[in-house]
Amino acid sequence: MPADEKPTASVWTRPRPRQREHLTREQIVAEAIRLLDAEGVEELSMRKLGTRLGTAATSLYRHVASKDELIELVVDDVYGEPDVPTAVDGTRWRAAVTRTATELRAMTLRHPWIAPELGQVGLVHIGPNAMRMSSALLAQFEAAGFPADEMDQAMGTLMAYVIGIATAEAAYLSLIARSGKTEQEWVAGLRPAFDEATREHPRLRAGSSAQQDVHPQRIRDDNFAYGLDRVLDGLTARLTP
Amino acid sequence: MPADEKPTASVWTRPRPRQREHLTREQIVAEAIRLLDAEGVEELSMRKLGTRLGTAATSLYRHVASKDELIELVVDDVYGEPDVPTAVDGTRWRAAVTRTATELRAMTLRHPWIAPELGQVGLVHIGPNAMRMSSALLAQFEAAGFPADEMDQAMGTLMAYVIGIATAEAAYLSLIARSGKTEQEWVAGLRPAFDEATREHPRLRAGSSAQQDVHPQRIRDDNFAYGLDRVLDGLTARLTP
DNA sequence: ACATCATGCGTACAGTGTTCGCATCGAAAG
DNA sequence: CTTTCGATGCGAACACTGTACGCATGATGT
Repeated sequence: MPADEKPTASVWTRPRPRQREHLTREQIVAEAIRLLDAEGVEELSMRKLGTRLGTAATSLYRHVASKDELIELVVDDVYGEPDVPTAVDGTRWRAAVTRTATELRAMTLRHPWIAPELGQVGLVHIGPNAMRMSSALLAQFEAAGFPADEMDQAMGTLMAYVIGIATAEAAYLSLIARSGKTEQEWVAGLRPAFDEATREHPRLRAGSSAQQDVHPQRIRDDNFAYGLDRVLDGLTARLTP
Repeated sequence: MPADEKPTASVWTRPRPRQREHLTREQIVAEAIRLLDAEGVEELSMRKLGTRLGTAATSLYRHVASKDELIELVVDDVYGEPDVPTAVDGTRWRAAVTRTATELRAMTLRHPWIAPELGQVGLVHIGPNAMRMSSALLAQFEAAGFPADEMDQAMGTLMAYVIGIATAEAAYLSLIARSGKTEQEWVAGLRPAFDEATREHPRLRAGSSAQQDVHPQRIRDDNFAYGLDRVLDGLTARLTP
């Protein structure tokens, strides 16, 4: 053995010369989204995320200031998914807004863990993707002919509806995902408890028992479309008095 | 010293004979709400709650199965706050629904930490107070004349709007509360960053800068009322074709 | 007087986000 | 080619968290 070999760290104990590319913020965000989609929000820990990326947990803090900031980045990244139609002519504004709302709902259902953060997007979180989306949506209301002092309120109304229904759906889907069953199985399994709980409130039972054999996903789609149409009806009435 | 005194625990070290009333689930829930209102959701820990009640943290588990269950109880307790008009005649249904929606929003703004849980109320959390509220609200839609197969959808639309806007407002108010400033101070302080962020999206700046001198709380009230009127317009249109 | 049972609580465990200081690297500078 | 230096990875540690377990103690029923 030559003497130039250090005694404290042999070739075998010493870790391999780093072949990994440097960790980047983009990799961390992308892997966090994958983990969140797969296991839900309460399974996201810095250590687990680090393991998935083949690094130590504390290494992440070189690229991200805190877990809260990571979540901010993750949320804005997801906001980059829907493509919002930009150029609109005034006649087709309703179709354009319907499409945007539908995309936003789909985005939330793909990533149900985002729902509780949704309300914060706007003044609290002002990431570039969220801003781009808001700006494009506002342009649709402008093209529709809303006066300048009403555009914001009209868009806010639409967004409140979308956030509200998507939040409710996402919470419901997250729960089902944790149970490991399909949506139909879960609904069927809950029915006895639901009937018991609604014994004193028969009104609440009427609507749901009528649709007992309809596919639950179909019901949710219909409900979303119904409410969206009502909201847009109410907004349209302001344009043509 | 008489020999009947135990050496391990003298009269002085031994805790006083318990004079406290027994802990009850109601006390725990009430104190949890007080703590949540005062310090926010991430400051609620079982140990802190126990200290406030003058007991050890683990004692709470005799009355509550887990922290999650405690939160379920807390949420339903808050749902008991708004009083929803029960008897309605068909002509005043709009006033009744407006009142209910306003009460629900006020409830959320009193307890902003409840917002992320709001979406779960319905199928996920089925506490007695939440059921009572839902049933009463549904009765208002029934009295309005909605057909049986549309009542649920109509109420869902209204609830989605209320949940959405209340969630957004609550997130915003929670953030301000944590900053320690008043709403007006906070808005003024954020303006430079907001202008910077909206440099590439001038549309987003137009609406907010027009109202720069209006009291922000007034703006929020107006926005809520505007959207609520639009939603109710859209729903009303289904009744009188 | 004794047995039974619900309740309070000290201890402990696995897990969290985050800080700190040290080791190691790639690239720039002499 | 050598030396320096800032950026990066990471092991150890800290203050916390929710909660399971077992023991002590109180009130209650016989």
